Amino acid sequence: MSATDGGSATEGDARGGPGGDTVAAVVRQWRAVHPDLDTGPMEIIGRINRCSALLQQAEDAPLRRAGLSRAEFDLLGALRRTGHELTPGDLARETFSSGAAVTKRLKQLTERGLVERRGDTRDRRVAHVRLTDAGRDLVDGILPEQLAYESAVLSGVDGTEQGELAALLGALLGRLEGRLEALRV
Amino acid sequence: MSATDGGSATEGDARGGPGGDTVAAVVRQWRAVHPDLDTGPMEIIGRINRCSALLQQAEDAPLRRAGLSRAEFDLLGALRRTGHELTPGDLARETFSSGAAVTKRLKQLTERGLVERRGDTRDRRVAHVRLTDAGRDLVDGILPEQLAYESAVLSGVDGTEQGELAALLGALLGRLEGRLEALRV
DNA sequence: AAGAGACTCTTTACCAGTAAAACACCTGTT
DNA sequence: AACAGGTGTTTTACTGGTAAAGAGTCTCTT
Repeated sequence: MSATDGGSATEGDARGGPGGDTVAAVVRQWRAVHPDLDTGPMEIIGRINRCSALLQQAEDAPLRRAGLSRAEFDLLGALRRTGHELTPGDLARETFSSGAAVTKRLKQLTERGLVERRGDTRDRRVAHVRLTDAGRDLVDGILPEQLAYESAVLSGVDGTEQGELAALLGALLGRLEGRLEALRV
Repeated sequence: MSATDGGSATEGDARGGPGGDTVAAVVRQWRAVHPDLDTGPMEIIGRINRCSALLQQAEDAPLRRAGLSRAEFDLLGALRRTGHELTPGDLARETFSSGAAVTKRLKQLTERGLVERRGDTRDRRVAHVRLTDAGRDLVDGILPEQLAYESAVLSGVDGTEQGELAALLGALLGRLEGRLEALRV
């Protein structure tokens, strides 16, 4: 839910007592008003959106401590995990954001000495961006902390269920990514 | 994600060939760079965030056709599904957004004749907001369309799996909501 | 070799959101 | 009755995002 957005997608009133999350409460409300509608999709999509909002909010805490926004960390992370230089265009694709946003972030991260850029020798339109040592150290320092935090957040769900959840989400995501590439409205 | 938002949370490079989504590809990259880290949480959290971004983008299409943003629809929806007047503060809680954002949206929606406000007779600080007939008709017109669209988006996943997914997400969400209320960092 | 069109990146103008301050009002205490 | 402190809402100042236009460069065709 633009994240930063905000949560969203039809949320909760009834504080969803024990054994019910807020989405369940919202769905109940809708069904009371429109008993004829199939509210099935809400139970999945509403929950995904709400989980995403809460998880992002939780995840941002350790990042802020390091003075980074999530968007900045995503950009640095893309450079770190690919292991080689990327152009601004590559970074836009990797981080699913607009080119203009990448331009802005690069400016700030360059000023902070976390990334460096050099021009392409052949094609003077393109730039190549890479992590500085400080940038790499920062990412490597944050990542374990971040993963530990994520682990803690998920600790309420047992291991087997985590596996099932990852698998089901993977299947859904595969479909969604295929579909959107196909239907490209 | 914002997400809005923007998608986010460590996304994909390798175009995740057949049988792998982009998150799987990203996780593979991280493991190659940091073989020692437990990347398990990424496979859930990364997928939830990415699914959420894609779903929200998809869901916004039918809304835009009706001239509404998701945030505006959420606000109208909260009024519709509760069935009674709400104060701006209530609306902020229902839609998980700040009071200031609600103030702005209400201004626009009032100008468009979709909601009305009246002052409380006892406590002159508070306002009561309700849908106009036009507002109610708009929501009721959009909702079935929206649900049908969501249904179509999920159609790639079979019914049994949808049930499992909803249940697992419900469990996770319940935990997250409980936890955040408890840990309130 | 020259121009049309495509491509990469940046700039501009704008918009929606937030946090914090401001405002208006209520309530309990003295 | 008056004030201190709390609550509900709005205003202000700012941030970070996008879309669209702009600037610079390449490539293909003739």
